[in-house]
Amino acid sequence: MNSYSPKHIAALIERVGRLLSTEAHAEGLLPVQWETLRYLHKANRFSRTAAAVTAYLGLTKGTVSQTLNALESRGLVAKRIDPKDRRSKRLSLSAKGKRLLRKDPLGVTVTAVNALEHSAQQALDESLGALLASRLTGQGRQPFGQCRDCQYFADQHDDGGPHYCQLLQEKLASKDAEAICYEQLPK
Amino acid sequence: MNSYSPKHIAALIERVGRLLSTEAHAEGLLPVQWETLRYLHKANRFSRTAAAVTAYLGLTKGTVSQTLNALESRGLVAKRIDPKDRRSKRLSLSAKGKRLLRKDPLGVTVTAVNALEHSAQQALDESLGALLASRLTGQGRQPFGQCRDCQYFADQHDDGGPHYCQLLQEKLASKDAEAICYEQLPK
DNA sequence: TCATATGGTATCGACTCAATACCATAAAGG
DNA sequence: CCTTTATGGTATTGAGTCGATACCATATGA
Repeated sequence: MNSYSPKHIAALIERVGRLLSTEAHAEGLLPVQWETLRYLHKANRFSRTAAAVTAYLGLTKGTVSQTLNALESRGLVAKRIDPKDRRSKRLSLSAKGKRLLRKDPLGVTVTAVNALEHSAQQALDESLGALLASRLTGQGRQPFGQCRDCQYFADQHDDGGPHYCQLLQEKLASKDAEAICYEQLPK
Repeated sequence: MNSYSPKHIAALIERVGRLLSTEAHAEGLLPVQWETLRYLHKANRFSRTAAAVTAYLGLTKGTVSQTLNALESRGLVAKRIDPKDRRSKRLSLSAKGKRLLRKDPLGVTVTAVNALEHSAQQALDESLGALLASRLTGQGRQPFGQCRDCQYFADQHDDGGPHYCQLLQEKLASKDAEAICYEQLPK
């Protein structure tokens, strides 16, 4: 059988990706804009900056700056200067932005994935994850893993209370532990 | 564990796709141009037309026409009017185009896929294939399967000789049977 | 023969994206 | 301190994608 080969799989990934991105024109937003909204939704508070979005999407600063301007002028994203580092601007999703995210065109893919067998889902998750990791480390880029899986992540108390980031020296809520982080360094 | 979910998987596919496409700027060609070259390389002779490329990539005619012009002016692709239907132009890869394809930036993905376990490769192939098929049929688009898996595919002789397409009423070489086809209708 | 469908091209506008240059703030070293 | 250097972000420009529309040539069918 010729159809099953690494070459074929690689082409498949690219083709599925392209197909999804053409479907991702919805609600007047473009694919990159949706991805930016999604990122801001699941990133922790330290990671909602233009620089982090840049690293996450693999684009250049200028492009991301434009995208964020577009989202800001639609009232989906708000910028606020970081009081601790006045060069930096903290990004946040507005209520409108969160509401819009419920119409995420990625939803059709989600239902398609749901239709797969459970074992197939797990295999997809692991294989694509490994693929992503190998490409990222091959370029010295951040993995953007979950906060809880980070070297700097620590439980502050033994009683199951809030957590702590040893890098940024800040308290973390339980919710923060689930979020993805720009600074994350896998254990 | 929160990281394993259809939503997460869908986002993963999109992100890997984007990452690959940013890597696909190589040799002065753009991602779409590479995909077009790849398509022309593996499509059978009936399927090397602008219309088929359009359907395969999910773009509009105009965009594909521009892309093909770019490839033609670089001497990578040749056009020839189809004598049987003088509206249509048959496309073919030039020797230069085939040579360039050896530097395909998708190669890095191929090696990454190769590094996965065999069972993971198989799972990827099947899951992504199913995903692609569900998205395509959901939009009434062609599956572009292999010629050999088509309803119109027939063995002309019992002695293992060349094959035959019952739709286009043309002989097929063994090589053709492996190629993907615009008209393919899965059995 | 006339209408309609189909393959392809040309042109325009909105937008992405990389590249470059630039500004403001921060951090490190004398 | 004051300078250098790094970093976060913006602005501008130019190449190119992509969709939309209009258009031309050839086929197909009533």
